[in-house]
Amino acid sequence: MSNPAPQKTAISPRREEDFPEWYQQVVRAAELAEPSDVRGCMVIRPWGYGIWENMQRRLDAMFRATGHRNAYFPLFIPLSYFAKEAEHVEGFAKECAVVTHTRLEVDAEGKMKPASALTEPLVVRPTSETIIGASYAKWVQSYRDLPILINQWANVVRWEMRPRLFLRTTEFLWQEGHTVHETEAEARAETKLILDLYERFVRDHLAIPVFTGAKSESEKFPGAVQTLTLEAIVQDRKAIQAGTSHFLGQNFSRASGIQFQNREGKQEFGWTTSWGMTTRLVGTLAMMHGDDDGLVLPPRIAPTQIVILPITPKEETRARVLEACDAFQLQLRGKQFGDSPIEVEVDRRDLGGGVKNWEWIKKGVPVRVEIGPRDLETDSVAVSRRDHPVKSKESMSLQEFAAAVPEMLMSIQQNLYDRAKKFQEENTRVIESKKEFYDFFTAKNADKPEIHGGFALAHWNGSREVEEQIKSDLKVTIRVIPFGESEPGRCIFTREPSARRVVWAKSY
RNA sequence: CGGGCUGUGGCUCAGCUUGGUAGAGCGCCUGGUUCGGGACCAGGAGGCCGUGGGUUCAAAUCCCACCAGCCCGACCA
Repeated sequence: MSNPAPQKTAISPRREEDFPEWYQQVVRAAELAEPSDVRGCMVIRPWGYGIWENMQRRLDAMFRATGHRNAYFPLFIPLSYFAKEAEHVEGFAKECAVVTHTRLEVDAEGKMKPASALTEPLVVRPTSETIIGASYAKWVQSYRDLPILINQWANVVRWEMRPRLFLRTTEFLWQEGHTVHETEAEARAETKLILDLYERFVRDHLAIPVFTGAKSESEKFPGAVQTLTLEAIVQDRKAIQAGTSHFLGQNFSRASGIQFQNREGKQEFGWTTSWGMTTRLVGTLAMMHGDDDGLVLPPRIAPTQIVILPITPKEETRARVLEACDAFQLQLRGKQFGDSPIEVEVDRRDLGGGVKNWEWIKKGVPVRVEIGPRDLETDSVAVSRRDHPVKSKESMSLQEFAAAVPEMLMSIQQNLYDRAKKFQEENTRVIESKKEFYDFFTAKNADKPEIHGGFALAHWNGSREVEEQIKSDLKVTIRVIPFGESEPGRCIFTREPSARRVVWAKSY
């Protein structure tokens, strides 16, 4: 961007040149977020937060529709609560932020110092199973109190070593659902219900196709019996987890004392689940649909679906053009896209040239509409779709466009999904031998690896040793063990029998 | 947390080897010319050179420590 020479694309480097750098540039250029002065933490800017708000709105409606209700639990978790579930603490110990003091006092050198140590340190929640479990233990007495179906929208802190905007930050936003059920079957059904809900959400709103299924033992959530996952493939052919849903068995209810008297009059531990989606999805969206000119947003999740750009070359026509833009905005606002009114914005900023146009391209707004003096005479507009080449625009009559808008947005939404689906299919390969597997995941240029690999469907003997070997050799892991039928075969690494193919990939 | 690289106006960076207290491009402000397009011309604002210490008559430049960022590794949503 500092390069004074003319550029073909709005973002440099281009994706194939340096994908991680491209991603960072897109996040900046689209004004999604920026690093803050606090290590590992980011400032989410209005455009990025608007996307998150839309995700929240959609998900929240889906949770409500399936009987879940929102609540809020404390940010701080007493260390002793947190330590109750052994596997759980172990899994999160290294990334916990811990509050040990209250009060600040000025010391001899004039510096502020924490003054009074807490009797019991407080863990800043990396997730809330234990603190919520403490409440559930009080609320649950009888099978008649079940199920408990609660969701919380919150921030969490995981002290990560290598932060990247949206993908991995020390603090992030998410929703975490926590439920308690009377039976194992019911809890397992809940876990699956949420997975399906998530899959619908990312498919219908984010235009993201995923593989769904279970995590292997070594990849599952600390403390869970089973973790279900949604795995998407982004444009550098790495996998990214779009959400998880955990069946926790009785592990956490045992740890927190969530007990109830069952229908036979016996004390029994509740069967719990937890599930979450995070602001990481905003980054996923960028890596999934973005191009070399910036972000490309699916209309259903874009904070603004249509931006009207007034073209005001001459002072004397300026007022009339702006007036026409406002009128058109009003007209479009009355229209529905799916179940919501269309969001339309007129960019009246007094900026010259095509600066405004490029800003909106980089932000990925689905449709740009230009209205200038010449259009006024013919009652027409010049329309550009973000899923089409940036230079292309189509002239159509005002009324024609107004009538076609919902369909056009739908078509963009569908186009983005189709593209992503095609990309997923093209980069998912059935692999039959160890050599083929290693070739698939080895870059030709070792010094500066080109984009390579993808999703590999291969047979596996089910052992952790094989997983570890592959991980240390290639940084490739089992992303998901898909549901459904799969023909049996032989593990491509050991030749031992294998019940099904699993999905392997490098991942975020 | 280990290894490597980097830290100079809002952004990208030059200057540092051979110490003498700052430059460019972009952005920003003003005026003008343009105008279906990230334009052009002229003028202007803006920097305790990451922080702290040291060496020196003198430090962006040399030395030490710390902090932060990026890339690679271990970990993770």
